[in-house]
Amino acid sequence: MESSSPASGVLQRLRTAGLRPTRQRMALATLLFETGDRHVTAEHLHDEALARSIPVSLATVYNTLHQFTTAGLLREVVVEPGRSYFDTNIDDHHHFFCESTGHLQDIPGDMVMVGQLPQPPEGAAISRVDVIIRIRRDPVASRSQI
Amino acid sequence: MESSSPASGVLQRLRTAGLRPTRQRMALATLLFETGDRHVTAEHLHDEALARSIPVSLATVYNTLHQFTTAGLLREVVVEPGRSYFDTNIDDHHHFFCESTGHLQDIPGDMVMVGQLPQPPEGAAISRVDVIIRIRRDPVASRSQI
DNA sequence: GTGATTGCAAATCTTTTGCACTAAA
DNA sequence: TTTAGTGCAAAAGATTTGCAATCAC
Repeated sequence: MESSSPASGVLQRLRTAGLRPTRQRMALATLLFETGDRHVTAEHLHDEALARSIPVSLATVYNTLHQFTTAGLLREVVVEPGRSYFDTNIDDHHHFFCESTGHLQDIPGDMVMVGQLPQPPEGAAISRVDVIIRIRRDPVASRSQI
Repeated sequence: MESSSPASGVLQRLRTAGLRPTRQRMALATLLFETGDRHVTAEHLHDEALARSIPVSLATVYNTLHQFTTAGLLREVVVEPGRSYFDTNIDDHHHFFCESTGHLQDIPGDMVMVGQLPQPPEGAAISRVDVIIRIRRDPVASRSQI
């Protein structure tokens, strides 16, 4: 999906989204999109930026994540009280959420069949259907990584 | 489902859950369970208690909601960052969540068919499947209440 | 009595905001 | 230039915690 140079892909992505490609946005977008699908919290992304010597404030990370979400580059996923995850996968899909580890994992949209959706209340339109399969480490069966 | 006297039903419920029936727990449980299914936030329940002249601190409301949840009397529903809802319906069911109004509405479990669940990752067991149908007021179709 | 529970206030944690400063176009 | 974007520090919420006072048993 990326064009030849990674940086140019990011630049393109921001331009297309109508976002001015500033240093911070370029750097954060590169972190977010250079690898495959990711689920990050604001704090996680901020730490990662600092670790790579990208000077950016936590406030800017929050602002940027929301701008990206509004622009359709990211999707916000709410599974735990008091913490938001941002998902770089914006395709139709669902999630495993491990309650033991806080880990989120994508489930391709076509792996979950939600049939027979009830009709939304009068005057409302469906904006999205989220399926969250909450899992936990089985203490008996295994102690493998999730 | 309640036995003859409302109060005795609540008392029974707390006893069965292994929770000492204190004034505050009895009062909150009565507010929660005397009517049909409810979705409350801690703050909402606190306000309601104060409005009925039930002296209870917000901290105790939080503690009590979590104790009830742990005891299986309530279910916590996370749909928005930064706010938890507690649902008095503990049966298998799902939710409509109106992004315009913040309103939550139950969907009976059998109204949503989730087929072909993907297998959870190695060493993990499914603890729950949440389906959240996010809706919003359709600005064109209607301006009726949801 | 004795241990569980409560209230209060302070602490914590995530997220947002105001505003002077800086950078992109 | 001109306007959008950024950093910082402070504010705002929601939730939690510590501890002395209180209540159920």
